[in-house]
Amino acid sequence: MTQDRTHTCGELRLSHVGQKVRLAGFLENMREVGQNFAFVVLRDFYGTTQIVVEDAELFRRFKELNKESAVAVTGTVRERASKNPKQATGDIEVVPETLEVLGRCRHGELPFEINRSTQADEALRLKYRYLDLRNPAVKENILLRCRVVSALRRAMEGEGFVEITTPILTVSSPEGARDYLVPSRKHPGKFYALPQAPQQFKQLLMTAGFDRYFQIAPCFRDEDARGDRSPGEFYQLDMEMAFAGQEDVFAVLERVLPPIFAEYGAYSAASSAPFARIPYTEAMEKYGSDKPDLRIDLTVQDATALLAGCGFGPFEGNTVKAIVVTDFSGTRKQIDGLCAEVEVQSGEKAYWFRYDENGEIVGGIAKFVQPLKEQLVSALGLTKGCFVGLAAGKKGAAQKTAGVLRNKLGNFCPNHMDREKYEFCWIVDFPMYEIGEESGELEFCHNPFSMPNGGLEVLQKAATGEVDPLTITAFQYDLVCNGVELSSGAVRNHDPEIMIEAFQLVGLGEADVKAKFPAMYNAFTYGAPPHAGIAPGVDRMVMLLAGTESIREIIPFPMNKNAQDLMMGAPGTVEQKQLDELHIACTATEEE
RNA sequence: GGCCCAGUAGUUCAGUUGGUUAGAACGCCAGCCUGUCACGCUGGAGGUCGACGGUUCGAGCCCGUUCUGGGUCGCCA
Repeated sequence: MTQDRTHTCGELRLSHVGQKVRLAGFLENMREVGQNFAFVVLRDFYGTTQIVVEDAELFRRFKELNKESAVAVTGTVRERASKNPKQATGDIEVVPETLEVLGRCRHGELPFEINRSTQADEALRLKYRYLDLRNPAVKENILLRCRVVSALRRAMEGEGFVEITTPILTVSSPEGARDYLVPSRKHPGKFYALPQAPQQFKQLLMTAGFDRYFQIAPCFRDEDARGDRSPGEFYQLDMEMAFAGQEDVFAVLERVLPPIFAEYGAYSAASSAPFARIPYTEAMEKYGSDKPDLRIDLTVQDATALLAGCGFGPFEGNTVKAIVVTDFSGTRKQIDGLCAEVEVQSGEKAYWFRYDENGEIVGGIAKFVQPLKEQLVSALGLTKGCFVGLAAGKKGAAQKTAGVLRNKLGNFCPNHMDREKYEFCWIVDFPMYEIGEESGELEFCHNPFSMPNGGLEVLQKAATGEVDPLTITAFQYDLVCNGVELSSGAVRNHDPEIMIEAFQLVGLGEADVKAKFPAMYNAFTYGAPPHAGIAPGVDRMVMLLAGTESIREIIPFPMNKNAQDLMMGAPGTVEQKQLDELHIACTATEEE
């Protein structure tokens, strides 16, 4: 007995008629249409093939098998009497002579029906992911990921980048997200950490003279999940270039990404180079977000001065932002629904009124703003039949709420959003410093590795009070596509003196730099090349390409939102002996 | 950690104002059907209504607590 197949289940055509073949696959379905007569659907990775059972003994043996059993069938290819144009192999069928059961499915009832698994409860799908993945639609997302990763590798190598793997067991990093820690057996009380990103290693590679590095890099962060953020681990297309600046990095991704999005994306249109470059402050002002969805043609306007004295409580003493939506056709109920969603997502209320077909201000907070009709019409550019959404609060909160409202309105109004395309943009000129909400003191806004715009000089001026540190921007940039933050990157600060100066502004000094980033600091004292890089998230990219709402759809074995692998049972308990070897005294399994 | 939503048959869901024996579809089992392809037809089995407590003559439904899952804010250099 051999298990070799002669063909796959997606392969046979009319040209194979008459051939003796051997197929293997999973028993997808059996349609009995009479005494000792049935159609069996056999499915493998490549497709499905119909087996027509006419023999009484084979009929009995097929019938006693549960669905999804793995079987092999030898038989003869025959032209179908009634063909199925919807099936790739729909012109033929196989008349079996032998049936071998290779792996019997012991379960008459499955946790869910394979071809409808996407509708099943997600926890169940994750627990039985190996069954979920038998669904061709589910499998296809994973295959898309394979193709995209392969295309990214080819493109990056084509750009002259070399792929270098960096350590998985490394040292805890003092900045950023929570680390996953790994206790050391040989060094009691000491820990490795899984890398949050290969950030320091790739900068050290630049210092070592590797000119163009990339890696499909696993990254680990112990932070809570979101719809577009898988907990625990994720992959980045991590890259770094020596003797290069911001525009060099932009140029590489502007060459690499659009063809891949055009070829593999659910939408055929992708913006071409150069992508729009939007300064951070402009993005916040115009779109209420540092990850604007440019498929939406709505923009945020400032209405603070206009509505300051209108008498509506929430506007008093606050910044007010307005979004004008022309040709608006939503019902009162739909508007209330939108506002409720905005409040859930932003934590702030949204307000509205309409400038109706008759040129009257109606609905929502109309009675407060009615007296200002003339000013509103001219200042906001109102046209008859338009809707005005409003957000109020402290400047940042009002912007953010307006940004959420803008997304909701865009998604609600087909005439203001062309969904079927990929719109990229760069967000540039991020502030270097901010006032921390908790500390009330100056902190790094994003990360301390970025080169400040103005270099050592601007930092020194900030130190003497000549320049407001909050006005210093960094060569730090985000790549955004359709409202999804794909990536953060920066021109790195490769100069030890500038590093120290940058740290001194937040109350740290040379000792702190040396203590926190000893390898990088030391390395840079040996002559480091200027370098810049970026790390687009592979999972988010594939998610955009697949057009899925949940990041779990494009991960082969995802964890749930609570960072559990329901299939493997991770995280799990371990033997006391293991703990002893790792010098871990307390198991602390009980919740407090 | 906060807030919101959900939890009823193997699965997806319905279940009216608190009132008789908790329903449907798919799946499963049995029977019929020789060209089906989401096959069709007939019948059947299948329920700790997430758990615990409370209100009530009576709870799937109301109240409290809790567990589980999802979303969101915090968080994610």
